[in-house]
Order: sequence, then C-alpha cells, then structure tokens
Amino acid sequence: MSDTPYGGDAAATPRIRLVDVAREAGLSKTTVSAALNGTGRMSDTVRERAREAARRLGYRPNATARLLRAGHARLIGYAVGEYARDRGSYMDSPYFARLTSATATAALQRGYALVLLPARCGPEEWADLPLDAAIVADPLDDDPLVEDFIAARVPLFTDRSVEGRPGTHWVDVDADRAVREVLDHLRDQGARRPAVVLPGTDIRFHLAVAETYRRWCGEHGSTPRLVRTDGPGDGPVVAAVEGLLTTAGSGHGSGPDALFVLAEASPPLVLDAIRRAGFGVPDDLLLVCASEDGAAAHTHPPVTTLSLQPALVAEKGIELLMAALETGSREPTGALVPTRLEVRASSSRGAALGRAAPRADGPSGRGRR
Amino acid sequence: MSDTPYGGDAAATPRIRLVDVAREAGLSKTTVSAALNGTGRMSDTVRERAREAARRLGYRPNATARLLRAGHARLIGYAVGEYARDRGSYMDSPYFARLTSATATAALQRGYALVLLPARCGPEEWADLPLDAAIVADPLDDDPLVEDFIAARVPLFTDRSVEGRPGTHWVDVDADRAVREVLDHLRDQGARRPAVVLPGTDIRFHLAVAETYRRWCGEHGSTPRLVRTDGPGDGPVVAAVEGLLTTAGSGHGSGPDALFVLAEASPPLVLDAIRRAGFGVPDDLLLVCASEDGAAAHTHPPVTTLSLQPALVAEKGIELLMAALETGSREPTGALVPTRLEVRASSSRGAALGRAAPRADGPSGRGRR
DNA sequence: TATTGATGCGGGAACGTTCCCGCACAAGCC
DNA sequence: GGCTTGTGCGGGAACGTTCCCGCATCAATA
Repeated sequence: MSDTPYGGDAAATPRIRLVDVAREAGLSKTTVSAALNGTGRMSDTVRERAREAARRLGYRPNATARLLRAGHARLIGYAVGEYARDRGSYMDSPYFARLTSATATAALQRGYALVLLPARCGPEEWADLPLDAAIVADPLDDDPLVEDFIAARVPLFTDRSVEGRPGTHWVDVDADRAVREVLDHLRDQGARRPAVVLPGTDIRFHLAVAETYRRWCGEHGSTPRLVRTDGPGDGPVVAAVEGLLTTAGSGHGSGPDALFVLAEASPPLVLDAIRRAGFGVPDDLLLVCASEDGAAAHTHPPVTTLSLQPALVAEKGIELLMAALETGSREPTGALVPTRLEVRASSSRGAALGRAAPRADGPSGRGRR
Repeated sequence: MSDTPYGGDAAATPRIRLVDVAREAGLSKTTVSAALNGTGRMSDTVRERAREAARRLGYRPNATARLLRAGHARLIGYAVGEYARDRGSYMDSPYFARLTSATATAALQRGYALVLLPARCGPEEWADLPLDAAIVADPLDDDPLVEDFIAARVPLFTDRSVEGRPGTHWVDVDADRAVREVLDHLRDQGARRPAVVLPGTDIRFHLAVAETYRRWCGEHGSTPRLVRTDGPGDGPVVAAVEGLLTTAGSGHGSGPDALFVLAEASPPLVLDAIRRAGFGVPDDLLLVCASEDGAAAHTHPPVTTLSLQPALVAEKGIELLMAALETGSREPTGALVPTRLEVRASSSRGAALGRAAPRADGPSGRGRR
C-alpha cells in the first residue's frame, strides 16, 4: 500500500526532480531543462554546471511528466485474438512467437514499444495505459477486442483483412496465391492427388484456403481430400495425418500422393507419422508443411515449408500504422503480403534436390565467441 | 510532423477532456471526476448527469495525466540478455517464448503490463518509458542492460542469480539438483556411461551443469563425456550428437549408453540423429532432452524431457518483484525453483513404459548413408 | 550617446488529471 | 435563534516536465 512512486527507499530518498537539480546548480529549472536537452541558448559554463549538478544528484527525468507534455507515449498495445479460446499461450506457436518478436522489432526501430496485453481483455485492462495505437494479431470475426479499440478510437492494426472502418489498418497473407503456388508445385513434381490438412477453425484464412483448394481441384480434375484437425497442437495434426493415410481406399493407387499440411505442427513429427503409415517421402508421398519451425531444414529429407512470413506481415503492418499515426489520418489502409515457399527434398522428385544427405548447413556458422 | 496526440482527425476533433464533459454537464471538473470514478459525495442525479455527459461526448480519460498523478505506470520493461549476441530472435526458443508469455501473464494478473524492449538497448531506449521496474531474462555476466538499470535505480528482476545488489531480485533453476536428478534417473534405468550435450556458452547455468556432471561422474566412477555445441539452433545440436555417436571408440561397448541433451533442440530431430547413427532408443541409448517443446510427447518413443519450468520461474519472479514494489524496499531477494523431469519411454528400460509399440524401425532401417 | 540586435537566463503557464480543502446550505439540538 | 454537524458541490493546487515569452545585459552600429 506504500505510495512511493518508482520505488525508492520508502520516503528516505524521494526521487530527484528538475527543481532539485536547479537549486543545486543555482539555476532555474528552465535553464537546467534546456541544458540537459541540449536546447536553448546559454553559455557553455552554465550548461556544464547544470549537467554536473544533474550527474552529482543522479537525476533521472520523470518519463510520465514528459509524456504528458509530449501528448503521446509511443506505446502500442499488442494482443492476440485467435488463441483466446484455448487456455494455451499463443507463444507456443512458432508463427505467433515470430510475429510477436518481429512486430516488436519493427516498432522499436521506429521508436515505439509494444505493451503485451492478455488475449482476452476488456477496455478496463488497457484504459489506464497510455497507448497510441493497438495491434490485434489474428482477431476472431467480430472480435470484442477489435470492437473495443475501434469504439475508443484507438488506431488499430490487424493481420487479417477487416472492413475499412476509420482508424483501422490491416495486412493479410495472400491465401489464394499461396495455396495455388503449393498445389502447382506439387503437380509439377508429379503429384495428381494432393490432400490438405487444415485446422478445424472458422478463421477466415483457413476458410479461404479450403475454398481455393476446392476450386483448384475442380480446375485440375482432382477430387478434394480435405482433413480438418481437431484442435491446436501437434497431437491432432499427427492424428489427422495418420487417419488420412491409413483410411480404407488410401492404398498407393488411389490415396493421396502429396500432402499439404497447413495446420501448424512440428515438421519432423509429421514426417514420422507419414513414415509410420508406410509411406516414403518423397518417393510415395510429397510433403509440404506450412510452418515457421526451423527444424524442417534438418530432417531427412528436409521438409519443404510454406512460410507465412510473419516478419513481413509485421514489417508491413507497422509501416502502415506508423504512416497513419504520423499523418493523424483515420483513413483505413491495407495490404496483401506474399508467402514464401521453401522447396526442399520432401517435395522434390528431381535427383538434384533429392540428394539430401548431410546438407551441412548447421555447423558452418562462425566460430563461437 | 503533425503533433496531434492520440491520432484523432488532425485538429478536426481534439480529444475530449474532463473540462469539456464538465461544461456539457454544467458541473465542475472536480465533480465530474468524482462521479466517473465513483468517489466523492454527490446526489445520484448529479452523478448520473455527469456520466451521461461523458457517454454522450465519448470521453476517455487521458492515461498519461492519470499516471502523472498516480506516480507509477504499472509498466515493467522486459528484455532478454543472452541472445543479444546472435541476430536471431529469442522467440525462436520455446523456453524463452514460454518464459516471456508466462511473465506477461503473471504480471498482468497483478495489474502490471510488460513492455517489450530490444535485446541490446541502452538507457536512451527506455529512458522515456514510465517503467516501474525491469526484467532482464538470462543476462550475461556484467550485462550492460543490468548495469544500466541498477545505475538508474530501477528495481530489477533477473532469472539468473546475481550478487545481492540493492533493488535486484532473482530466481534461478536449481542446476545441481536438476542434473543429479537426470543422471540418477539414467543410472536407475541401467545407464553407466551417460554423455551430456551442452551449449558452448559461458552462461553460468551451463557452467554449473558441466561442473555438477563432472562431480557426479567422479562420484560414480564414470568418465565424463561432454560435448559442447557450436552456436544456437537445431543444426549444431544435431551435429554434436552425430559427432558424439559416430566418433571412434564409441562402439556399443565403450561409447555412451545414455544421452542428456541440455542444449535446446527439437526432440524429434535429436531422436532422428541418434537413429541415423545406428542406435536404438531406448534399447541402445537412453535419451533425455532439456526442452519445452511439446513435440517430445508425440515421437515414437516419446522423449523424456527436463523442463526448466519457465512458467514457475516467471511466477516466482513476478511475486518477488511485486513484493519489493509494494513495500518499496530495495532489499535484494532471490529464490531457487525446481525443474521437472517428465519421464517418457526414451529413457525407460522397464517394459511398462518401454512398450512404445510401433517402434517403426521400418522407415529408419533403410540403407541411407 | 541613443538605437538596434543578439545573447543569456528565468518566470510562469500549460499538459489533464486527482484530491485536499473550503464554502454554502439544510437539518438537528439545546 | 444561535450553535454544531452533515451534505453537496466547486476552487485551486499539485504531479514534473517543456516551452513561450519577457527582461536584462552588452556589443555593434548609427
């Protein structure tokens, strides 16, 4: 219950203020402020005298007071919507972990810092925070988080396309292009019956993927083989893959000859599951995983991955948000970013890439410090 | 260059202040403030009138001004020291990702929010932020980040034990106990020549592990087999495991019969590497990985993991920090938290757990290499 | 010498809240 | 009817900074 701000020794050493420095230096607070900030007009001796006094007293300006004058805190709220339904932390997902860290980095480079908000939180949680803007990663449809921020007129960025409401900005991955790129690639490599494993959510992105997949199948005279996983995590994905491959009628003649796993799972685990079902990769089955997990490069064979490029999403998003913040415009903006297909041996029938033996890109790094 | 704070329509709609509401309601700002905060003495009609006016105008209190009065921002800076040397983001590590999210959660439950700081940052980066305290995860020895915070008298929490300087608080994992628990477990399961794979860093925790390992070997008449990895990431760990198992003199008679991989790596990948070297798990080689990766539970056989329990570290740490913040005491505090050994089939020779049925030697038995 | 212009520094308002106090008024009490 | 006690509300200071001014002083110029 102690009300000592910024935790000094309780009442023993109250925090040094500008006036304290001024008194010590025999100057006015105006002069000391200017001296420390390098502004104003004064003689070098006076400037040095002020600095010396500040140093001697261990003066540290009160950030809150500065912010009140400045009118902005350069702070951005950051919350994740999608995973709000489960109890699990979104940080367990490499995609969200990277998205978060990339967003933080991009913001920091522009002088803004991210404030971590809980997945489910009402206005009362952030009302007392001096937020200049907010970011909601993967919001649900009609996410209350999103609604609250819009209602409070807090500039908002979201990585899912949203109707152009004033003060909102979005970046989305080009789902259609991504799915087609993967399926075309698999077809190029000889696959004729590609199957898809998709999270069983109603997230718009996943629905779009299913839609494009069905269309693509129609265009190429292929019957869609779509499995939806039962919840997040590695287990359900592995189960789905096993189910798909061991199901009746999935013999080597009529079953899938390629797998596109879009649900996030550990690529080595998916590879194992496929092998346990009796399929060789890439000989019997081509494999592409949508994943940000670096482990994909180290399996045997290495697994082809589709990266949703969280770093790019973050970078572009922060860019849009900053532009809006600087101009003060509430004009909604948005952009589509591409995905990146990292072709590795798991989806290559060609001999060139198929020779995936040591691939020693591990220890090739510089010597350690 | 627009200086419109909190990005409204540039100059068009300056933000509503308390006085605006007061004027609208025909009351004083004092009364309106009390009405909205539910404090003060006034008739119900007046209180409702103030609330109604605030609602009508869309009033949202200025957070910065409140903080200036309150004297604290309930904001905690959060930075990660260890990974500052590499360019890679620390979020790629499941341990740090969990630690971060657990810390954020624990802090939020107590009304504090985390501000994400860059790994390497000087005082100028956070000087303008109203931080009540700071957390540096895995600081280096004499970490400049730590020094800066101490110099600025910002209460500091660290998850590595630190000399008890005023205003610092720490939580550390009990390295000695953890290593002994793992080695004793492996010995219980019949292993006599356990090897250890350790990151090649000079982090105190890793040095402590090496020390305990050597001592344990001395106590049990075993020769230490210690490999240090060459940098972070999966690649170096896999390379180290391969190197250890294929080295001359590591035949099944004299080489290691158990492996404790303390360097963070994807458990499925480690398992694969061991198999490619021609060892069966757990029959030829017992395996324990220090990892927070959930994939360990889904391999065949499932991999025994040693969890450093980032959630516990975070919880205990925030607890210490909060206690210090509330009392205003600069008395240093600290605590040791236990690790958790999740025994699975990869380190169990007993039939019960050794079941690990499919053991799928099929795919791994092919004559590659 | 009087006028200008530049230089060096300080007084005080402002940022938007909260909260201590004081003032009016009404009711209760001898 | 004068006294206290209590209620309902407002004035104004304070939080710690920045920044717009204004006031001296002094050199340079008319």
